[in-house]
Amino acid sequence: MNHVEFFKALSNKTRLQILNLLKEPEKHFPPQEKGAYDAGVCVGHIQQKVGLTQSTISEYLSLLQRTGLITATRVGQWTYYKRNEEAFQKLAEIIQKEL
Amino acid sequence: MNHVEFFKALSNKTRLQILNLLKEPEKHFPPQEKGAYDAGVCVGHIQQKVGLTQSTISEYLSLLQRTGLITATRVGQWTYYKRNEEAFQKLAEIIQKEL
DNA sequence: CAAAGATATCGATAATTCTCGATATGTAAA
DNA sequence: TTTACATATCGAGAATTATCGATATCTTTG
Repeated sequence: MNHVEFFKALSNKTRLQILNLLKEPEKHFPPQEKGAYDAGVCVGHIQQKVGLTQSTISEYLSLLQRTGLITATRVGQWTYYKRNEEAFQKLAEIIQKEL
Repeated sequence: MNHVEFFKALSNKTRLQILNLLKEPEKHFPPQEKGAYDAGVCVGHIQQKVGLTQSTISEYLSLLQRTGLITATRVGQWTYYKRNEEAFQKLAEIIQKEL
């Protein structure tokens, strides 16, 4: 992927907020069954927290996923999203070495 | 500064190209007097290399400077721009720790 | 299979960004 | 101080992005 796409994905207040919320799910979202956020957080919970429309949040999550910054796991009718820390690490390296 | 501004600055192919060109000035620009690029590269040389309008390049350089990613030094009628490596380092850290 | 809930996609409008040409400003040399 | 060059700023149109409401799709349950 072209680097520009990474930065475009990060060029939005709301998307940065989402990434930040996903950093510590226990801290920001209602508890899951079995208390584990292994698969991530579902769209609805993120939407409630952020406050924008469901469609906007869904699009943003999808965009972030396309860049690889988060991953999606469909479980039943829910899609759980969580951060892909490796991608952040890689991005930090890009900035240090390639930019 | 808000992190979004960093990423906005980097969300453009041309601006990334400029930053990249400034990484190794000797490699991309005509030699300076005394062969040193200490102060950076002047707007005109960058403009010729990139190919967009003078006004566009000037604006982009000014924008990048506002974010702190490059610095400007006026010498006579020339403004020399060069990378601020510290800012890139800091940005890499932001991605690792704060994002 | 019909209904309900969760998410995804579509179409539209407003806001922002990209890029340009024209012009203004700043600086050095004649 | 006039001229010429280098850079900066302004105003505008085209392209892209942000965000919404409406609707479509997918999944579970009755």
